[in-house]
Amino acid sequence: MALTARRRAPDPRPVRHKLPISGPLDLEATFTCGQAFRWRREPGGVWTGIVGKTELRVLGVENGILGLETAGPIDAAHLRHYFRLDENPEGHLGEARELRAIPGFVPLLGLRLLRQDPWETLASFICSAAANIGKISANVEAVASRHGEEISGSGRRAFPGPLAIARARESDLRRAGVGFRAPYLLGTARRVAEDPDAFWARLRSAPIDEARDELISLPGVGPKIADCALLFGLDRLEAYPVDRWIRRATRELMARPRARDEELARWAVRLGPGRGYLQQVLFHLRRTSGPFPSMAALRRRAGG
DNA sequence: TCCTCTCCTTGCTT
DNA sequence: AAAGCAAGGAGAG
Repeated sequence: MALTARRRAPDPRPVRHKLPISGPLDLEATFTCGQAFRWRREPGGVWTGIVGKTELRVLGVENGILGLETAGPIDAAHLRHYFRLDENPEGHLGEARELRAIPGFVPLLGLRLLRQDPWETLASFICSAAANIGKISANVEAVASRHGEEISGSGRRAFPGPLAIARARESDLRRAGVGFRAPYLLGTARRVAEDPDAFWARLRSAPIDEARDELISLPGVGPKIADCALLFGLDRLEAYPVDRWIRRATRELMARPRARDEELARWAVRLGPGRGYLQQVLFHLRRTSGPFPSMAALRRRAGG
């Protein structure tokens, strides 16, 4: 029994998917904007990523069809859900039509907010403190390669669950390059691992403020990382994470250079229930281009 | 209670 | 080559 169980099964044949997309899809922006940390571009232009216990290969977008292949246990419905293929991002613009007047904004509506695993999202963003996207990616990859499960047919590993990280030593995590965030990641893993299902179920059913407070009670999790977990991992598009870029961007839009974070969040409510989605577009745009005009100037520019 | 400041790893950039 | 910098948070004062 042990012998047959130990023998590795032959790699399943990859399954090709061709999935229709509602609205635009910009793979580059989606994978490099800093929401997810396990996507890589291969020399041929194919994007490879680890989602759950599977490796995905995204071949490209053609005539509104997303082409990808995977040998893992993931079906078309799951893929549509992950890439949010049935939602046109334009729908999240809501009342905030003025944003379209920001140079470069409209093309970035092809940025898809991915529906990611909440634990992987929380753990990844704990690693984001005083780091950059490249370093976060390296840390997440290293933690996975040390503590994650094998993926058949892939050289990479799945991101480890809270229990697997809870059983690690702080020194292991430090060796993965996590640095001073190691005790935070370990402490949060131990709290979540007590009863992960109940923990996430509680957060999903709670009002957003309560869910946010519970996340903030975890070590290494403050307002910003809590909002990232809510937005990227728990599908709460009202969460508006304020990091140093969004702080700048929102202050510029408000035309109030000294506004505090609490005021930014309150102001952002006017961007509508999809403001978290817009936050990601604004974040990416502000990072890759210059300062924003004020909202008042945008309104004039739009001819309103 | 609410600021403000410093420290915390690491590695790449200037 | 030393300093700056990067999707922050915790603790002190």
